[in-house]
Amino acid sequence: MTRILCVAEKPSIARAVSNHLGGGAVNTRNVRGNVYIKNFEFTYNFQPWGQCQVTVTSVSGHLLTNDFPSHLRKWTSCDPSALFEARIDTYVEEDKKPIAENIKTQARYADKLYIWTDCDREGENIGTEIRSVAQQGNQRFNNLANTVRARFSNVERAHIVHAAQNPIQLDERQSNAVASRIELDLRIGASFTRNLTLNLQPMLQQHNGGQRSQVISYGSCQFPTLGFVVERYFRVRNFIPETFWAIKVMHEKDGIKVSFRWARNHLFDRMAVVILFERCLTARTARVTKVQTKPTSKWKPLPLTTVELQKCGSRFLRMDSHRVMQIAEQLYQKGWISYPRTETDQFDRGMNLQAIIQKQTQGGPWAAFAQNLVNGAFSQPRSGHHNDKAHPPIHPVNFVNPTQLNQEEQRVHEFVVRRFLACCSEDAKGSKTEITLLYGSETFTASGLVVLARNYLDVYPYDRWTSSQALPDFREGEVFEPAEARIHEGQTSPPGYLTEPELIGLMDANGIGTDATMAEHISKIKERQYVNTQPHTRPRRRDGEDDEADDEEGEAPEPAEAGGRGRGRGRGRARARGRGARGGRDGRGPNTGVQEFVPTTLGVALVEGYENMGFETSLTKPFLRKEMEQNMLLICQGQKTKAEMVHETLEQYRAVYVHSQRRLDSLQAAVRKYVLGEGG
DNA sequence: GCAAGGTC
Repeated sequence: MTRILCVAEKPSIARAVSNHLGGGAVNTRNVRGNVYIKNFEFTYNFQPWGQCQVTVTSVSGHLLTNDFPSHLRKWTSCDPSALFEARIDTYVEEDKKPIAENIKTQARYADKLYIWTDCDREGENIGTEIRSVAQQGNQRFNNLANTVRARFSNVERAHIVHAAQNPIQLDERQSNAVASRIELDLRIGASFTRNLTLNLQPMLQQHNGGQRSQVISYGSCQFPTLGFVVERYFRVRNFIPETFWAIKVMHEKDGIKVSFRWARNHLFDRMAVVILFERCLTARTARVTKVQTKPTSKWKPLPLTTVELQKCGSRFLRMDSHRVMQIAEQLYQKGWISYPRTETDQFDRGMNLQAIIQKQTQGGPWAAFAQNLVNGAFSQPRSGHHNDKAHPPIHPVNFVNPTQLNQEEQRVHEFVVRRFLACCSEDAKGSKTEITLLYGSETFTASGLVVLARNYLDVYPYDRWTSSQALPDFREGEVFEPAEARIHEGQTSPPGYLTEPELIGLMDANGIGTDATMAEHISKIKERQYVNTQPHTRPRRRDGEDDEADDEEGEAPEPAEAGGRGRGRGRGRARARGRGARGGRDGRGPNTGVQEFVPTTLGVALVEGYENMGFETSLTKPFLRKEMEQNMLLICQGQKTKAEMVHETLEQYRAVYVHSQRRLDSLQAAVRKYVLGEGG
């Protein structure tokens, strides 16, 4: 009988694969030295090989570590720039040895190696790591034809069975792309970090009363992350308010007061506004040029990705991204939700969503809603534009009574369930009426919303969409003299400091970090004392106007607060105003529960120090990282080799290193100016 | 004492 060794990227996948393929006849063995890893044994009929003796096991992420030889580990052992060309050793770290030994042993008895790592770049690379360890146990695997991999992106039975019957090859290119990244991040990160720390530490040490200051690190992800925070900080600091003027028109009809918005919003030229306003007054009457009522809808949310979960965690659950991920990880480990690290915002058409909904009818505050979906209200989720081909969107997999969870778990779990049910519901439906006026030469509008069917909103209190005050019955062609028309003066208000959801959005948009690491980069720059966090307060609007920026990306209240407070325009702006009105007399708005980031003096000094060196491509901007991503893509497409990519990129960074070494004065001046407070 | 990426 052919003997197959299956190796997954993580224990949960090994368990799922053996459940689906092994049925009820799985023999489970512990692996000495690691409590998480298990070997599952059973027989299974693989199409190409017939009835097989199967062992399924797993690794736990990367199996191999890359680092400099021990004689270069001491920071003063060499010039940091030597790390650009130093030898790099690849080995199994002590804590991974039991896992590697297990694979070696199992490989000895195996004819075929079947890789079940995630189908993404890192997964391909981990696959080759597994293969290299298996080769040490059994030379048979030096013949690459004896290794195959499974293509799968979720752990539903049919999908796993299909993957088991249709093996493909490991993608060496993707693996090489990752190998390039690993080498570059190590060389560049280590050399720049040692250089920065060794050069700046003496200055900071003096400032800290002789205490050795913290490590000052450079990383291709952490520096751009810091850059975003500092950039916003300067935008806030350097903000100069501008005065603007607007025309406000109000009319009362049928006992209802209606404010009309000026089509031009506001202008920054007072005289121009005065002239336009005078034309209105001269005209004396306004004419209703259009009354239009049309159906409108508020779209249900997209299937949940990691980035979105983190953003929502900040906004709705009052948890920072790191905490949300910890909780999500626990829920995943306990089997309540699917894998929480995914970029995918589309469900596979073949996935049985109804079955998942059915499980949620067992209880919880959403049970009745879920039952209603099962009874026919189900609607196929929207599809976003992301698919990592490795994991489905985050969704509940089993029913758990919320009372079995701790407080934080409950909040995250409830969000995941409600989000999923919302995805499977109909959009909210409403009717929008817009009244357009011509007054002098100027156009004004008023709009009203009637929510006709809440649909998904009933299960998803994180979104708000409420009917506005009813509009009076205006008729097209109707002429009236507005009850009030005046010029309103306001000022533009500064942006706030960068909030966590905003920062995650920027990192996501610029390809900084992955779904699994973004939160870590944020904690890293906190740990390095480049930034601090403080509670975000909504900057109070100085103009009292609700214009321009839609509040769609803004914060929403806790679910408990949702509903019943809507006024005026329904969503977004009205909410912002309502909160602003209660907000600080000190010029700061009310606390929104979201954290915001303010750079420390050190953080500002690093960014400014490097900026002043005048690089073509800044180290504190996301471009270099983007370039690395681009190069990795080229490797995946076969248009570049790993050697070329690593060589080119190292040359580029070596030049940056040399230049920054020559311009160390710039960095030191910035540290003196900001950290040591010596002016400048 | 260093990076970023997996994962427990």
